[in-house]
Amino acid sequence: MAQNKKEEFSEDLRTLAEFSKAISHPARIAILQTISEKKECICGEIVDVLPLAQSTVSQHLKDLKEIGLIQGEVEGNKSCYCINWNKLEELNHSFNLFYKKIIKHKKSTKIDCC
Amino acid sequence: MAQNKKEEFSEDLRTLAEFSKAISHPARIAILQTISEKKECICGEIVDVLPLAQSTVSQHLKDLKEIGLIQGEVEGNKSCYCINWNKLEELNHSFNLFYKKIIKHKKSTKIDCC
DNA sequence: ATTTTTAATCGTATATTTACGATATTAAAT
DNA sequence: ATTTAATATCGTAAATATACGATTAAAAAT
Repeated sequence: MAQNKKEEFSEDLRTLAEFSKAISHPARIAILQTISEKKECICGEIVDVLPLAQSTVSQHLKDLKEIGLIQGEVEGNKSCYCINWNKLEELNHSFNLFYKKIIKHKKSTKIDCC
Repeated sequence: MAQNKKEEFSEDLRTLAEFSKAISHPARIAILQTISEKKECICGEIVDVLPLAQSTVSQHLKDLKEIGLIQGEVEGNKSCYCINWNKLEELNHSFNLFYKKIIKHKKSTKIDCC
């Protein structure tokens, strides 16, 4: 049991699902916002802002990096993270397609069965 | 370990995180789309469309109902589900606030450290 | 050269999610 | 009344996510 059936859905659905999972934890949303606010963003500053241990923050950063929403670069003994604006745009596009596709049925559903 | 630290984040962040989690599985996105396309939507039709067992679909429906994105009503031995348009609008609003808040920093970040 | 600082990674415990079969429930059909 | 059909719920197994401390690695500061 608990096999992964996600592969059996279309790519569109899987893409939005993966983006959504990336922002399905408040810490990761906070990280994205924090990084976006700074010109040069170092991991340590993020740790200071969040109520989480350094290793936990590092793991969330890894998740965001893996999905591509942030980019990282080692600078000496520090790490510099920034937003990948193209990916963020992809996320926005993916969400908007989903939203529009659903909302367009709103008017025709005047029956309102429940 | 693995205590839940989510409560320590602001309500805005938690709200978006919860909405995002609701659409972080392709099955739940597919369910939302399927329900939106029909005027009267019965659970069985959803099961037919998805590559999942009836009990699994029922669980996903429960999740969507709990977050409030769909509403359900028992009609005889069938169940009738429909989109909660207000909640969907809340989700859209929550996401758009997040997106705008981040994207507004794009131009000022011309340094592009990484 | 040694110590300190910064951040990633490893190991691990716990919690949550995903998935299904079996069962229960309730109405419809026979 | 009994059987069938539709769907929710229960129990449970497996996978994944969350969180932290300890350790590692590598540069910076002393």
